[in-house]
Amino acid sequence: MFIKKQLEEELKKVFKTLNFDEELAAVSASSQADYQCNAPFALAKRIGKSPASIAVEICAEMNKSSTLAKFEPSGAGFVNITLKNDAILSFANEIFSTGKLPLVRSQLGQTVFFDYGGANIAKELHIGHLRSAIIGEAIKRVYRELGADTISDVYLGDWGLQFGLIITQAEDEGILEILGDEVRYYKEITLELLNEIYPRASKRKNDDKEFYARAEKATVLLQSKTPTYFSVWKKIREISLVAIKRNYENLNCEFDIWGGESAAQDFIPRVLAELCLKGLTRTSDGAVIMDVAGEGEHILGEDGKYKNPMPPIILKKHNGGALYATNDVATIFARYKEFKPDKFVYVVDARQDLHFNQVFRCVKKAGFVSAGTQLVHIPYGTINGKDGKPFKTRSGDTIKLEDIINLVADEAEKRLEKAGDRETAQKIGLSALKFADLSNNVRKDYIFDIEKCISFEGKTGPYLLYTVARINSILAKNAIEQSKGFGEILKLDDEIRAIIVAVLRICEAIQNAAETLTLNNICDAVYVLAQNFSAFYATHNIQNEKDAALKNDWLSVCALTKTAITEALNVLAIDTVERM
RNA sequence: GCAUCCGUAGCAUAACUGGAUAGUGCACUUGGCUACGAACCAAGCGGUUGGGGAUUCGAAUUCCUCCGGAUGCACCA
Repeated sequence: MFIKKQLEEELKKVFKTLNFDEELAAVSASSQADYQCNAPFALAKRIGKSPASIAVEICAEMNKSSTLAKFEPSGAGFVNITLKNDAILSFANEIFSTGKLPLVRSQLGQTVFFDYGGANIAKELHIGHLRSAIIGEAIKRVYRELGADTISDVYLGDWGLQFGLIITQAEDEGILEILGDEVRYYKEITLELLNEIYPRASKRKNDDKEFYARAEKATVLLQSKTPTYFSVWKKIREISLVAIKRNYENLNCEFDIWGGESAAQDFIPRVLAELCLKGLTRTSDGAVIMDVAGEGEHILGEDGKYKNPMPPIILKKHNGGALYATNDVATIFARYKEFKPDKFVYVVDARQDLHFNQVFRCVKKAGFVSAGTQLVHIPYGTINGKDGKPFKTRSGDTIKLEDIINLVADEAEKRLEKAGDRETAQKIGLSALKFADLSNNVRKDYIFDIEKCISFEGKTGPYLLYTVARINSILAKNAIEQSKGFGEILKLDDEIRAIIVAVLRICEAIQNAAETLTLNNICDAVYVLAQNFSAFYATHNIQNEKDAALKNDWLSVCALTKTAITEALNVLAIDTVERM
């Protein structure tokens, strides 16, 4: 990234002397060279010369002054930019001196709040929770690497009707009883028990109206914090949280806040009062709503249909209950009060795009966040099965996250050098799972193919871990002579050059990820590096090299590759392993 | 019905946000372990980027229009 910036600075100076528009002094990665500049095409019209002749002019001028690269005109008006060996070597050696990827801390001073995870209390984590966790954690780490202060909140689904359902169902099944201001337990509440009760209750509410009504009533009692109901809720929450924390730990997800919908409750009355006071709300069919449509939106046509619909946000049910949207508005209110973030990032699936659009408009309009606060929703696509529908097991159930992790870990364990190392096996399995997920464009739905996930060949997480494990093995078998300048590369050949450029691309991909909020480019870049290393490995017999200086160079290439892959995977929250 | 997202080789996907010959993996075909780890490497096969039109030096990418898919549209979260 430094290099790209520096190139642009150099170009800018030359553009100034040539009297070209300085904004056009931009370079991008190229398949034909290291970088390219396409400014000649844009300049051609204004100047009245052919793009090709402008390219020639730029190159001639750049080659006089540039210390970084060689410039060559190409094609109809492209400028190909090839980095000089010195520039490449000094980039590589910077990594040796710091042991880290040289990233520009572009997010320094920014506070960014991340909301991802979204596990539901009393419900096992399942495949639907996978993407939010994987993507959210990775995006957060990108920002952290780039210098931002990050705050992450798992935002549990821990409030609302589901608890009314569970409590009512538990009462009906003789598990507990709420009598006046006393709760009697007849059975110990365990995770297993909750896992059984909830699906039953959830199914029952659809065709048992009487049950649904009682559950709703219980929910209202909980929401008004009736001590008995509140104490049952607390117990359920505590028990569930143990399993949820274990799951997220497995996924390398680190949350600063284990909050949830329940945490917003105390703010709801105040938020509603403020919105009402500001004259932003109105009543409709007994519900309290707020219009969030802008100019030209939500216009009622003659046919009774809305054009460019942006329906009002519903903040209060006819019976006075709060809703999903109310929670999110109040949560943002509370978070802003406490942390004053410059940016909120929500990693929630694409189906909730409209919901977040409404919520964000509401808090902006109400002034609950400052005008400059960015509110971003990353709407990721759903994980589908081969039939293109949300992934289910053969029996039609959603598959548990734990089961998936065990499945891939089992598969990895089979191939291990040393059998029985479960920890390593799980890391390998998870690398497959995560890398496959992150390699896809965040917003698209993608097909989850279990066969593909356990194949571990080609462009996969395990291939990357394998590359690192191999390097570990080489470095262990070959004594490194620090005195001969380990931690420096002196001579570049084509393979080594390709490796260092690949590392450069990784840095650029990470840098870019904060802006585009996509991660597949990082995956691609790491994979290219591993591929380039494998090619290097196949053509360089490191162990038997007689020239000590050359051998040391090559070992340095190994060390460099290891650092880059490990660091990049760390950003993606993927662990590497010592051996496999 | 309206709105949002999407359609790239047999399958799964990428393209740095409008750049050059559309990359990559799986599968398939060939070659490479008595050489530092073959979860690997080298090479090959496979494409009218859903159809049509427009914009310009240049389109998978922008716009329009069909076709096909997913999702969302008032008191569930």
